[in-house]
Amino acid sequence: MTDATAEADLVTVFKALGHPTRLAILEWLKEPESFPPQDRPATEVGVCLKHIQARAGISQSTASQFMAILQRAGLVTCTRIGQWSHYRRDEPAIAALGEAVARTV
Amino acid sequence: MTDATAEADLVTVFKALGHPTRLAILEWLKEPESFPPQDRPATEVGVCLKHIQARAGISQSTASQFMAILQRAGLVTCTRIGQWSHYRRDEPAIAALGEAVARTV
DNA sequence: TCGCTACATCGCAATTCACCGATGTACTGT
DNA sequence: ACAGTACATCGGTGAATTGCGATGTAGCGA
Repeated sequence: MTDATAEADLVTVFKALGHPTRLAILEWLKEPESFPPQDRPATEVGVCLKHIQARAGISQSTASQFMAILQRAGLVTCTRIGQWSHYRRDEPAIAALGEAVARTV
Repeated sequence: MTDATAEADLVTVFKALGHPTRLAILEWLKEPESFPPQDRPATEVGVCLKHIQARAGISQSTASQFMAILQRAGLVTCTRIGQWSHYRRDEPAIAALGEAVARTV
């Protein structure tokens, strides 16, 4: 079955979304401009980790691994510029996921 | 916000699907006729728990609580007839979920 | 009534997850 | 070179999940 890997990926995605804070972060990233200003505009490069951490009210280490989980699930991408890691939604991947959900689930 | 409950529900759904066996079960239930025959046809009343348990290769207690989790997430319904509990997909709820996923995620 | 089957629930060990502080790495301004 | 910031990763602790056998409940047939 070539679906075996696809199914495992789906499980990874569902696990990533099965946490209230991570789900909220993914929705927040729909409006990058709602975050505090940064040197590089969030609408272009993504939102700085510090801002996500601040809004979620979690520690820096937790924020970092939350974003790593979302990234491994293919829901966000990370753009490192200087000392900042910027995160934004991977819209093509999310759309593909929506298709996969509609197809298999 | 009325979204608060909706979001919590979404998390519950994602948690339920964030397990390979439970996700597989939900897909198996798309073809009830692929299960062994029962006194009442599976296409009408749903699939008997024993058949799900057998295909998944898990214990009876695990099968029972897996289905309870899927049921609490609103993904399946249970129809008890005599001594058998029949499970089938709650298609309207799943379709609504698909909408919610497309909207929020 | 008695024994059997199907199922739910309980109680428990093992594994995984959540979350944090501490530490390590890399970049920035002085 | 040095201090400070941003971030990733490590190590540990407590909470939740997994999965099972054992027990409880209800329907069914003899």
